[in-house]
Amino acid sequence: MRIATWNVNSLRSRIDRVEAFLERHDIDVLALQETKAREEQLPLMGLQARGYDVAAHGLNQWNGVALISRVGLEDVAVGFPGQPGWGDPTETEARALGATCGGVRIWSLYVPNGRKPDDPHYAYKLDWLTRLQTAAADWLDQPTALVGDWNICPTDDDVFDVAQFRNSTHVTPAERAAFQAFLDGGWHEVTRAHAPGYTYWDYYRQRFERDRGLKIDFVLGSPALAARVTTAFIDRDERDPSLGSTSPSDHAPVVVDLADA
DNA sequence: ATGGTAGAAATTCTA
Repeated sequence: MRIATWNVNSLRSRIDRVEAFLERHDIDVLALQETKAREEQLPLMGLQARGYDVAAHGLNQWNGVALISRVGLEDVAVGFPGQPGWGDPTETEARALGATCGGVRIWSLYVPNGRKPDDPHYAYKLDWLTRLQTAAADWLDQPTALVGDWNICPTDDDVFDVAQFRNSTHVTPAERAAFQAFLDGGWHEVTRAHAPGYTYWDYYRQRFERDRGLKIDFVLGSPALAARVTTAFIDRDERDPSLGSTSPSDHAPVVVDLADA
């Protein structure tokens, strides 16, 4: 089974790219972030006509997550127990969507950006991560993947210029500790060993052309899932503005292959 | 310290 995660930066503006990506790489399950649409704006008939099941969650024009699967999409859950506002349909920060696809529980996650360390959104980010880790601890004994945009650079190598990120989000010790807590708790980051390099390049200042990016998109697997990973890669071509006739997302997709159970 | 680009929506917000 081949799964992928991609911060698509608007699903409606890039639906053609999504369909081409699914076909190009023969993807079974695709988790999307920053769909920038509410559910009712995403019928996605084209995907359904091609045999994909679709689940989407979004309450505003900024965030939103989705799952696209051709190997089943069962037990869809919006958010997770313990998340701030969980169970409240008006909650605008519920950036998690889970479903069971082909026997694997997959969560499409958009971790809050944090904005700046002194911003309330930063404290919210750390709190959100703590609550996610608590909820996710119950999923460790099943084949589970926590995939998406974590908005954290776990190491200095994941930043093109650490000095430029002093006092910025994504690299603070508290954020890195929050990420490390997942690993200490038994989750395995399964992409790094197979797929070095960045996954995000800012639109500004020709960051992609100069390979000045960040590695912030990850796949964390439970032990049963991590044991099935055979390889992974980052589809940098999807981020390359010189390829294709439409503008790319600022993130590249990350693809992971799983051996049969 | 600022601004650069992109998307959604509607004059600004978010990333």
